Parts: sequence; structure tokens; C-alpha cells
Amino acid sequence: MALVMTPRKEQILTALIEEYIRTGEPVGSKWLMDKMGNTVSSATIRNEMAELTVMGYLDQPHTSAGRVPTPQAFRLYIDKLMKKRRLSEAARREIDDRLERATDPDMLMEEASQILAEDTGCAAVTTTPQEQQMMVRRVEVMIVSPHVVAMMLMTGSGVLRSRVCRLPLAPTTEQLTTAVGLLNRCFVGRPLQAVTLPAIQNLLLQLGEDALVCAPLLTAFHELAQTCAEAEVRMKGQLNLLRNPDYHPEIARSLLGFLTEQNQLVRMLAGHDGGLRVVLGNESLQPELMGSSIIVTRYAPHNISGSIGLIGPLRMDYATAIAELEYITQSVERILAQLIEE
Amino acid sequence: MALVMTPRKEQILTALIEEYIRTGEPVGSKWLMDKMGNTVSSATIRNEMAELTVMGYLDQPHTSAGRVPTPQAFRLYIDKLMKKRRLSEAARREIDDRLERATDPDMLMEEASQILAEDTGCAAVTTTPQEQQMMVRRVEVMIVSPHVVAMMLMTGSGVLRSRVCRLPLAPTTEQLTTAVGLLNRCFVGRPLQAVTLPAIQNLLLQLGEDALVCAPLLTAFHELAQTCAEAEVRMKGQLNLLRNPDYHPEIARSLLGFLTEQNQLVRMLAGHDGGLRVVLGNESLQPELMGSSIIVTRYAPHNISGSIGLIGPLRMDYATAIAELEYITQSVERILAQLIEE
DNA sequence: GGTTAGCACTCACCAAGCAAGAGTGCTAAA
DNA sequence: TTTAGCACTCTTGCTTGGTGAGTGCTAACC
Repeated sequence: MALVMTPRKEQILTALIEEYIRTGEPVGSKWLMDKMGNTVSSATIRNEMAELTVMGYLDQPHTSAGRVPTPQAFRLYIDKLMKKRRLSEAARREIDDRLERATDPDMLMEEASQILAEDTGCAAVTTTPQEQQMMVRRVEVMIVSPHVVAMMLMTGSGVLRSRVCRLPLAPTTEQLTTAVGLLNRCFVGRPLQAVTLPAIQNLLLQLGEDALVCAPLLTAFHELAQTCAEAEVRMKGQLNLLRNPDYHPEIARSLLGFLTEQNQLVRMLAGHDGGLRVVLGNESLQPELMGSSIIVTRYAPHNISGSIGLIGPLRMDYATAIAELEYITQSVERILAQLIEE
Repeated sequence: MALVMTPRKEQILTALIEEYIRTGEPVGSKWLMDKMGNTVSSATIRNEMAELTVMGYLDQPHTSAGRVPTPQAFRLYIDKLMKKRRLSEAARREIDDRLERATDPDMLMEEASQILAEDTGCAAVTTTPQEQQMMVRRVEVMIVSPHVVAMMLMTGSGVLRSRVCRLPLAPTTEQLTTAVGLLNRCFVGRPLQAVTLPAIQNLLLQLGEDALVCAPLLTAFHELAQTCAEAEVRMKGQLNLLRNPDYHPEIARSLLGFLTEQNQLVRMLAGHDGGLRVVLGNESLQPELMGSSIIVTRYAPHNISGSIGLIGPLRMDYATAIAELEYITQSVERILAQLIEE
């Protein structure tokens, strides 16, 4: 018995995996014989399947059931056997139309997650773009009433965040303008990490007698900068996972629980450099991800970057999902570059 | 056989419902006899239970199981039998501490949903405060680059929204200030519904030769006003529902599906005037809500208002949930009033 | 040596049958 | 009106036997 991969074994394995992806049921030798045009008998296929089983590519739930691909088989399928697919022209146009409506990165990523979840039937996650060094691009306030101002801050990556700030001591318009001017002068073009509490303290000293009145404003700025610094994670299509018959309800629950722990997820997504990567559940160390599969890409126009990911059952339609994800990533990258350059 | 409610029947019914809420299992006559201090025999209780069954308060899954309360029984329990509970001083303080950190209505409602979901084990929803007539309080822009400005808008209810706006024709600072001044002059103190496309058209005319350059700005303002006008719904603790053993996975799925349809939910929540209301699943017309129960309150300081709701299984711990919801509603109302007055 | 037909074998799946246990409804007496 | 006693019902869990899908193995064939 030669335990070596042959073209015919690959052909059998591919057919088996694709049928399994389609139905989720174990695949038998007779079905495979039909599928391959009756060029060989079911007995021959059984022999090959026996070898593939020893080689670790197939598994049988019990003696009298068909075979089921192992994670190792999916790995081979994804890396080598799978035929890449391209999205139809219509699908591409639709995606671009929807994405191009975005006026800022948050909207863009929101829409990207939504499209991915809708089209693939998986759960989709995205992170807002981060720079290696997130920069302060500009800060501005709006006077709402003597005691209330609203502040907004834009980063170098185009992310806009705003918040309300309450001022117990009712500063004058001049005092506010001075304070905001100072903030812009000190921090525009500098990294968000530079907005530290000591730096804010320092600024308060420079404000002299206005310090007391304007202190809440500077604190608000500090908090706003913190908010901008952390990547926002958007997830869509969690319900898709619940609907998926592959997931035992309890498994789905624990998976959703894991996905809600954002920090965990961010670490998963952020931990690689570029290109498309598929991580099968068993390859990660998370017990919650057993039986699942994650596809991650990174978009990175210029020096800013973020992640886009898909989470679905091990038995997902990789060809379609990957085509979809690759195209969306490419479009996001292009549109984001436009958004930032202008 | 006198089909009339007696104190003893109520006592039995209350004990039965509370035990059912605790365990979720049908309750038998022997257990109830123990619970009531063996003052009567199980046979007597069986007789009473038989009457309660005819009266529509109890149901038996099958002949040889104990009894289960019907929705009608829950209705009676909630309206009359249940002993109201008060939150502990510590719990109240904790809630207030967390809520008082909010600087604007969005933060406040976000936190309120979170606390409710954590403490009750149900799903919690809130809507951002709406005025009968949502007012424009102030609008401001921040110049980011020649072609990009960010705009923020605050409403009379204190809700702040911002968005990015792209200007292909690079207006001068003066042109922008004029346009924003015009927006403030025209719309501040007027309802959001007044920000219509014709009104925007009209403004463009007033801008004269600057109209072309500033048009995207006014369109952005229009869209921003639309965003402010629709109540934002926040839901937390969906996972709690999945974890709940009462829900058959498929039911949980369809319930979550229904809850994700925000507009449906908003209509449910908005459809009443004040006070606390409990809607049992069978009383609503939604098939997805069968087996569930919704508790809604309305907070309404001054002329603005919004809803807070809890969604859980029919067999939820009403006493605790209601105490929690009532206290949070009251706190939200108080804090919101402060936020707006200043 | 690789391929194939034939056949015994193994399990999951399903339905039927049976015993145990919980809780009830009914009756007759207190 | 309450209660003890008892027959009755119906779920639950377990076992049994039949069916079918799919396999592994062997012996013959190209």
C-alpha cells in the first residue's frame, strides 16, 4: 500500500469535499463513482478512500457511514485543490456601488461588514483603519450653551469621533477658542499616544488663569483621543451562524460568546501582516473555534490598515467566500485611499 | 364546584407560579402541600388545582405531570399576586454611579441597556430620547482639508451626531462660515422635519454664487438631520436569551431575528404612553414573541421621551426585573433632565 | 500490480414493547 | 369540606429486532 498522494486521490478528495460542503452528509463510495463518470468502480474508490483515511484526510463517523473530510483535508483543499472563483461583473458593480456611498471610514467598514454577511451567510467582522501612529488631524468644538460644548476629532486615518463636554464654569467664547487653538497647535500632526494626561496637565499650565474653566474641555479631548485610538470592531451576521444547521445550538452559543469578546477577536485579526489567510478551528488554540473557520485579510492603503474577516462553519463554501472577501478587501482599500487623500 | 377565586386558590397559584419561575418544571400537588406547611392535604390541593385548570390558570403538559401556569396566570400574578420588590441600596448606588458618568443621551442609554442586560439576564432595549418635535439646537463644521469638512449637529434632546462631508470644489473659509451661519440662522430652534429638500433648495438660492460650492454641505446637513430624526435602538444581552434553557434553539433564533428588525421593535416600544407595562407573548400579535414577555417603561423628562424595555422568557423573574427596570427608568429620567437643562 | 465483482459484516436508525415512576382523578368515608 | 386510598394515565428510559447504507476483504481478472 503506497501512502502517497496521486492525481486520482486528489480528484476523489476534491469531489468528496465539495459534496460534503454542499450537503454536510458523509459521502459514500458509490456516490463518488457516479460523480466521476463511472470510470472506476466503487471498490477502487473504496481502496483509495481507505488510504486517504490512513493518510489523515478522511474520517468516518462510524463503520457504515460514508467518509467525512478532516480539517487536514480542508487545509489541502484550500491551499491546493480548490478552484478559485471570480465574482460576476454584476456582483462586483453592486459591491462598489454600495461601498462608494461612504463618506468616512466608519461608514465604509459598516457597509463592508453588512455586504459580506449578506452575501456569504457567514458572520463578518471589520476593524476601523488604524495607523501605525494614529495622528491627530484636527479638533473643533461647537458651543451649544454656556455650559455645554460638543467636540469632534478627526484622525489621520479619517476616523471621526465626537462627544459632548460639560463645563460647570461657563467659559467665554474667547476662552474656548484659545483652548481649542492650543489643542490644535499642540497635537495636530502628532500621534494620539502623545495625548497623555501629563501632556494635558502641561497644556493647562499654559492656559494660565483660563485653566480652571477649560479643564473639562481638555479632559474630554483626552478621552476622545483614547476613543479614537482603539480600533472599533463591527460584526454583522451573527444570526447567520445560528441559522446554520452545522452548528449545534450549544456550540453556536459559545462561539457567539467568544465573538462578543471583542478584545479576543481583535488579537486574532490583527496578528498577521497581509494577504489572505484561512485559519481552521483546530489550528487556533481557542476551543470555541473548533468546528469553525476564519478567513482574514488586511487592507492597507498607505500606512494605515485594518482587518476584514469572515467566520463560518468548517464546512463553508470557501471558493465563494474567498472570492467575495478578496474583492471587498480590494475595493475597501481603493475607496479608503480616496477618502484619505482628498 | 364553585369556579370562583378564593384566597387559598390565590395562595396556591402564587406558590405554583413562583416555583415554576424558579425551576421551569411542572409543579405537583405534593410539592405544593409541603410548601404550604402541610396545612391541607395533597388531595385538597388537587381539587383546587382542578378548578384553577378549568378557570384557565393552569395547564398540564400531560395527564401524569404536574401543572404549569398559563399566560393568564402570569397576567394575574403580575397584576395582583406578585409581591413588589425594591432594589438594595447598594444596587441603586451602583446603577446611579454608572449612569452618572454619561455626558450625553447616547452614552446614557448605552449604559442603561448594558446594566439592565447584566442584572436581569434578559435582553434589554432602549431608544434614544425623541421630542414630539425634534429641534435643531446647533450645527457646526470643522475644516479638515480643502475638500473635506466634518459636520456635527445637536438636537434639542441633546443627541449629538456627526459626519464627514466631501466638497469637490474646495470652498473658501468664508464661504463655509457663511453657509454654516445660514444653516444655524434658518434651522436652529426649528423642528428637524423642517429640514426638507425643498428647504435646502431654498437655502441654496440664498447662497447665490456660493451655492454650487456649498451644495454638498447642505446635502450632508439634510442627511444628518434625517439621522437625528430616527430613534436609535440599542439592544444588549441577546446572548442571555440564547443561554436561557427555556428557549428551544429554533425559537430563540426566530426571536432574535425579530428583535433585529428594529422598526418592528420600535413600533412595539413606542406604542404606549407611560408607566410600566408588561406584554405577554400571547397578547401581542407577533408569533415570534410567543413564549416571551416584554416589560416596557417610558422615560419622559419635560417634552422629550423614549422607551426602555426588557425581553425575556414568559417564565422570568418578574419581581426582580420590574424593580430593576423601574429604578433605572427613574434614574435615566433624572439624569437626562440634568443633561438637557444645562 | 492495479482493478473489479461478490459477499459478509458493522453500525446507526427506527419502531415496538415493556417496566418504572410521577401525578392525577375519582370515590367513599370522616 | 376535607382526606385517604386506589386505579389510571402518560412520560421516560431501556431493550429488542429489523432494515439499509456503506464498508472491508477476498478471489478472480486484465
